[in-house]
Amino acid sequence: MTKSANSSQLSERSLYLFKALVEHFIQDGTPVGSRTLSKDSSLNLSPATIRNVMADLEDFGLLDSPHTSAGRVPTAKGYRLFVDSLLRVKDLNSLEVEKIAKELDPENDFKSLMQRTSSMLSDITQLAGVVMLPKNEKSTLQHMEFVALSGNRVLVILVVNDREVQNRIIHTSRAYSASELQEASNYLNDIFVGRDLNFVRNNILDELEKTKEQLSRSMQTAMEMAQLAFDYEKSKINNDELLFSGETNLMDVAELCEVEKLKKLFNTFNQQRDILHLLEQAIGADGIQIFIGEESGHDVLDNCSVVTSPYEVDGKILGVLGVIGPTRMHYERVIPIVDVTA
Amino acid sequence: MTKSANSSQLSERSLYLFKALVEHFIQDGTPVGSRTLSKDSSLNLSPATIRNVMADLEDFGLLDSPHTSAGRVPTAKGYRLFVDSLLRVKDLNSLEVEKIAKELDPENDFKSLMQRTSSMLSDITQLAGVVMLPKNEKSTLQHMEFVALSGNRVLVILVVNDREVQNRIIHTSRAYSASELQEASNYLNDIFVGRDLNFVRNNILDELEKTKEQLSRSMQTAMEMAQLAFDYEKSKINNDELLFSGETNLMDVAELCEVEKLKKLFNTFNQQRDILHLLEQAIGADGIQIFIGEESGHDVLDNCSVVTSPYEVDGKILGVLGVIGPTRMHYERVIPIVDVTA
DNA sequence: ATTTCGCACTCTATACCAGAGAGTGCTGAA
DNA sequence: TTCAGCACTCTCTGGTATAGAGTGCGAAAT
Repeated sequence: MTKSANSSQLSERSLYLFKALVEHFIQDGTPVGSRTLSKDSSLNLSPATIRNVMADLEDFGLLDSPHTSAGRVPTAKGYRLFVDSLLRVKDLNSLEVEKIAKELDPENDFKSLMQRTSSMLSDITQLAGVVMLPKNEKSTLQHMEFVALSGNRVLVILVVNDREVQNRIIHTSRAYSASELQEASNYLNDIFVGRDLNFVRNNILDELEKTKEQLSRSMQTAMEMAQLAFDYEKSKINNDELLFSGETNLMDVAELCEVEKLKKLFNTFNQQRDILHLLEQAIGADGIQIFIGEESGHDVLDNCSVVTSPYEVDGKILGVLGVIGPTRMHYERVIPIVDVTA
Repeated sequence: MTKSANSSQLSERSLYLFKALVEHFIQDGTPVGSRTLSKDSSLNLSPATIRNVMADLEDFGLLDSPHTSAGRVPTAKGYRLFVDSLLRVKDLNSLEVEKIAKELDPENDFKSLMQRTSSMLSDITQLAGVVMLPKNEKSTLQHMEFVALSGNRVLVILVVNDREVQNRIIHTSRAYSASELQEASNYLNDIFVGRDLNFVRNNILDELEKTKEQLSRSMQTAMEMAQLAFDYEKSKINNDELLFSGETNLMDVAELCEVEKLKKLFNTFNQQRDILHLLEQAIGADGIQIFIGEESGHDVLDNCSVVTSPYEVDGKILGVLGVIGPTRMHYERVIPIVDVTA
């Protein structure tokens, strides 16, 4: 039972060799044969013995050979086993941690921070970095402001969540003076500051009803403003929820040297939808999550793995960040980096 | 003198054939031989005659043959001649013009308009679109506003040029109340609205001096705000002046099927500097400008041409837009599209 | 029972060669 | 000036031979 070839359990030694093989493959990218592994592993076994073991591993669905006379290559299942049980994640040395921390000092704009995060991830790992921006479902309005522009246009500025600024231009039925707008914003700020953006959106009409009787001119203005501003808001699809960087790093990866594959991959990045969907799966997990190859369900990611981790601010999970690279990436390096960054 | 082979002037017929050859090559992308051209052109000439003509054209540096027994291919100089003198630009039919116009109705945010422009260019031409954002040297301040955030932070919102909104977060020495900030912004708006942003930046200190005597508390606040805001502004490099889209279209181009070339090209796009430099050359020209191959001085653009045109709003040139594609693009189609879009 | 050796076998990659096809340049005739 | 003919060059394709890497299996060794 302990180490027989047709046991339902893999022997210690088999696993050791399997691990060695995967590591070797991650290094080289070439299928690894019995002779190589024999020399590579500290076990003193002849190639022939190794071959037997490899045959077992293949039966278990952990290995595969591209053709009869190439070495073996880990399957998706093999990678799964590898990252789940065999992988010893190296801790980053404090110097690296510090470097990451320094790079990410959150000086200002949220989006710019995310941008830098993504670009740093791709830089360090030499893979493609991706950061999902928080869905602004839980946005609380902090301040709103109207600025009169030329030609019956009014610039609406919304400050939400203590750092994010949204702005849009609305067209009004008539020109408003600066003081009118000032009054309107004062009024609206009084009512709505601190409320959820969705709440604001949904209650504007109600509020309008309620105050109809006592409708001063300024409130009328305010209401027209608010309605227009949030109608617009409703129709607006938040279309840049995903930030990529370092896509070009993927061009170096041998597995992706075909232009066709690359094109598909890049197009997928641009469409964002599929990737978004993938990352949404990861937002539930409470730590590092790894999608290997087709596991993700997207065939464009055939030879790719995605390592993700949700990140949080003040204990609330905001979004997901991670890297995308070939299945044979240096997990033991990438994983802690993604972790620390998150 | 009129049509002799070693004349210093190319004959009418030679040019006609040259044009036919370039057009054929733009279609196919394969070197075109004498037989093909003989059948293709309405002139009833035998391949042999055509060969003579082609030999002349080669002497003039307009054609080149990849090797002894391939057809001929236009050189950069050849393309130059082609686009400068031989090309008859097709007018777009009104339907297409309308489509472009519809696509670009300038409903709101300036940057988003630029984004859509770029993406539309790449869509229509099936090449990569690029739009240079206006350099904000000539920005006039239209409104400024301060919003108190938590923890001694103040959000500064600048509205410039009737549509553009900039925002940044500054750290102040103490917490300010909303009313203080309101006063401060009122004061600053009074002084600086309508002025050039550079002017504002440079005169804040002076202004501070001048009003020192009569320094009320609110003005003191205002000055601290303004100083911080514009100090920040100074240090900020405007780092996304270029908008790309449809880069993936370039992957379809046969000339760029090597991953290495693509990688270089994409990296150049990301770095932006070179492209920016290139586009700056084009901002001076008062119409369509075309860079062919190495003419641009950047060897990454070896097999590429760049078709650009400055665009203007209210008679002022703001920036440059254009497309990047293989040298053998359909100029007669691309040129009017870029033109109309601009 | 496990490990190892030896050997036949399979598959890939590389080089080499031959033939077809495309296109040229040149010469001499119309 | 045009064109037909012809020899020549170069690429591309397919076929073949060969070397190399690696496997699988049976038999021998431990």
